[in-house]
Amino acid sequence: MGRGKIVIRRIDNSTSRQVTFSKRRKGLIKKAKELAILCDAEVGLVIFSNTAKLYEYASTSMKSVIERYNTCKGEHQQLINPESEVKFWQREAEILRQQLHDLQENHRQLMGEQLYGLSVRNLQDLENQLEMSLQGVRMKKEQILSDEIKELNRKGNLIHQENVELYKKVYGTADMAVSRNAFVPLPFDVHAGRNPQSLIQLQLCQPDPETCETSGSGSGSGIATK
Amino acid sequence: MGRGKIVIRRIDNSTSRQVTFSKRRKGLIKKAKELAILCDAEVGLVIFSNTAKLYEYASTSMKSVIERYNTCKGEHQQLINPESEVKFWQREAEILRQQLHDLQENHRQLMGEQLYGLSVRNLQDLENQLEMSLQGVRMKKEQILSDEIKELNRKGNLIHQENVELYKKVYGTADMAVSRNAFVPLPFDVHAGRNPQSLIQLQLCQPDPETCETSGSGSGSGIATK
DNA sequence: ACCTATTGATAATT
DNA sequence: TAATTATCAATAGGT
Repeated sequence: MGRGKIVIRRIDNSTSRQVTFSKRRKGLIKKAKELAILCDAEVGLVIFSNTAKLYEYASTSMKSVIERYNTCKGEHQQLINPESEVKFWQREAEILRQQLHDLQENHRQLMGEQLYGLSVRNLQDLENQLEMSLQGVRMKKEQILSDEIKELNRKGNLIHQENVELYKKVYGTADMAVSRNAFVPLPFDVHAGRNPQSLIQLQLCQPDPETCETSGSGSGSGIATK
Repeated sequence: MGRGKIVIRRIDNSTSRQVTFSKRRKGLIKKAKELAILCDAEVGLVIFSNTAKLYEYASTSMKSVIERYNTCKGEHQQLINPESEVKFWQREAEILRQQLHDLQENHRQLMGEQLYGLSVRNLQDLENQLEMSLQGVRMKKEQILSDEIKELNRKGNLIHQENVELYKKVYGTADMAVSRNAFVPLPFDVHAGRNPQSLIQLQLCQPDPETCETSGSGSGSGIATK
């Protein structure tokens, strides 16, 4: 990823090495940050240059990371005497307790409880947040319903195709109009029903005619993509 | 650097988050290795997934890195066997961390995030909850606004009474028809004003500035407006 | 897990 | 040391 590819091997030229160190250190820390944020991870990164200079990054705090690391490893051989270690964990617990408390309060307010003491401004913010949440939830719900409908359509189409083929084999013609039992797809309009519930009902009975009519065309087109 | 650019923000969809975590963790560790080799640096990297799983890389050994880090930071490191008190607090912290994690998940859903994996039924429940919350918040807000307006009206009336009395003493008559500053309390109607803010503004400004210039700073005018 | 279009990181250069 | 830019590497989204 540069003007030319390089072999991963100690850079001899000290100046180049310094420059590369500077660039890559920055890039590495950036990526560590991104990983922590994107994936909700706790990350600790320690770098000593070959000149013994220390660089570090921690998504929370290095102390927290190291303590957690030691806990995970079941080793307590590093860092801090027991006394201060106890203090550390007490503080850690206190912080967590506080966070939990704050979040609970916030949570209750989001549940429409514990509104006493809030200013109009706070309430307005809360209202806006709830409206946004509601919008998100509704969109998600409708998306799921929409997906379900598409899937049902797809399956319906496949089955219809199959029927046409079978009909052809039995009667030697694809013209199913002569049959009393012919499947006659009704025109389907997604926007016809305002109520998603009714949409499902409609869909259960009605494969999309557009995709059905050309039996010869690719079956893959049945998959509706947006 | 992918099919599209992304915003660096916690990934909502837990599957995507896992996948991204896996990819980026690998990439990060690779780059950490390269930095250590290319630039002759000592690197230590600790990563906890949001499922509390530990991943690590150290160019030398994590112990060495942490010790060197502690030395650099001037931390005292006495190696004494762990006391049960430490374990107790660690467990305490772990429990709290778990609770916090669970609550956060719930909270995010109330915020309209992290909706991936919820069934239509769940989403419907969530929607209902949000609607109820919204109703509660709006009622509370309107109640506060109503109370404020009532209070302002009350104070306005008091001041008006005072003015009438003063006017009587000065002119020997209660007929203030000549005055342009009669206070007319507005009836509160939640649905009249579209914007609650403007409602407040209107009410707060009700005592006309002109009337204030000579008034002996009535107690009611203590309400600060910006 | 694999694929590939696209973005991002960076080696070389000024 | 800081830009610039041509190139390669990482990866987001899809299968």
